[in-house]
Amino acid sequence: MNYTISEENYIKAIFRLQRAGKTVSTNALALELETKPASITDMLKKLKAKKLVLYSPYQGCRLSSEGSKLALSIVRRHRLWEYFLAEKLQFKWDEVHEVAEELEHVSSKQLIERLDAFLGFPRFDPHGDPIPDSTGKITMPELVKLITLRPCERARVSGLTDQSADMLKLLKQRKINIGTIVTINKKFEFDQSLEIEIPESIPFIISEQTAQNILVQYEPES
Amino acid sequence: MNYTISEENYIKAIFRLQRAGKTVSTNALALELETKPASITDMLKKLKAKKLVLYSPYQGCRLSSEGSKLALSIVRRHRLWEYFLAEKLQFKWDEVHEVAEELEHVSSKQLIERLDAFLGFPRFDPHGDPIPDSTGKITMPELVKLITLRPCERARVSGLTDQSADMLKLLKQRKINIGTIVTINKKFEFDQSLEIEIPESIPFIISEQTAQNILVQYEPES
DNA sequence: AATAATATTTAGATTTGCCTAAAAATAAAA
DNA sequence: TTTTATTTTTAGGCAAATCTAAATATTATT
Repeated sequence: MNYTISEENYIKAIFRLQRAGKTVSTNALALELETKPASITDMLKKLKAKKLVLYSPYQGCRLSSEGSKLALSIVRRHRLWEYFLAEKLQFKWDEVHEVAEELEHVSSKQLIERLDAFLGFPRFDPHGDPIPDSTGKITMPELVKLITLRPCERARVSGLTDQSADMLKLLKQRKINIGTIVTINKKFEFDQSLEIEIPESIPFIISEQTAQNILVQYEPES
Repeated sequence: MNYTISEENYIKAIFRLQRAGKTVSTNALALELETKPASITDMLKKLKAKKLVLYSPYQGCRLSSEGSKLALSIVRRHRLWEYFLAEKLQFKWDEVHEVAEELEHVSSKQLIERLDAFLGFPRFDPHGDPIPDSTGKITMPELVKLITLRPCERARVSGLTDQSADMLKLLKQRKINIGTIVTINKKFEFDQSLEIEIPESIPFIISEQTAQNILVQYEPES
């Protein structure tokens, strides 16, 4: 029932990197945790033995349902502390993360439940990320149409209003997927088209109709 | 500048056991930290190398001035968190210690200074123990005459108003020293004499005059 | 499909903090 | 002041979490 700080950090990292269906690679984890792949392999074996992750050699890993539960409870602690630091101790939104990284490993359940109540059961942390409740449920952030964003804003693609084959084909060609982070470069008032940018490719234009169809959620600055 | 949780716990334990002039024995530390004497020896060598303690084999140890500074800052963190837990999160006074043991190792200076301000710079924790300020200074708890205590109360002997040879001889005979914990058993209204008790001896009576002369400070329940 | 490049795992060490068992020093008792 | 008892230290090991270097799988390229 009680895990080391290191174990918790691995679980958190896997949670962060894990995208629907896909497995998390050893290398990606090593990068995320600023450690060597060999160390990752060692720890994955241990976490597998503790039934927190699904893992088979060379196949990467995923959180088990128990692992996900743990991840959510760590995220909960982290974000509640971030909220506390920003709201009660006047920390700036970009100073809270580092301190919360330490506070999140204090494991008393009673502490977290009472802190939550003291803070008035907040649902989003200072970065706008949702805070899981005590059962692990999270309030999904509001989905908005991509067309409503303004230049310089960033958002994560989260859904589509029209899932026709033509639409999917278009998105596939542009390499836009669920989870892709999109940055708005310019908005052309003439036809409401947008110049957008996605990681590892050059900016391109999408039409108003397309931008009407893509649902996104705001992404905090990084 | 940054110490492990284990190192901090050793420093705290030495601080707790250290009495003026005297050295802290390896065995006493092993008992306090619920570990084996051999482990203590190992760690004392490391703490000596880091100049936190004065130590020579078979002679016990003491905190260096740097060690004392660290100890005070750990005590400060611990007591501020205890105050927070009791005052803001409605923890009972006897529930705060365990959680504070974990929180005290979160090392951000900024966190502690802001927490202190948020709490209104409290000077005593929920057990009545003084909270060192950011420079390590502590407000001494008020000294009161032993005669003012009531049955069942406990206090630590902290000073004398009259330091005549006769008085000192009397106290020596009764084995009452600075630091001795005294419990009041009964108060005889007739002559204001007190039946008191000190550790490892049977209860005895002291006169009103004597009790007028002994200065004590309240001791939190244990 | 064979080869080159990349990703992952194994093997063997290291550090931290702890342990047990035996040796050495100190303190207490005869 | 010997002898006995107690305290402390040394020596050698163990588990956790990490590392480097070498071996092995997998993936990509020709």
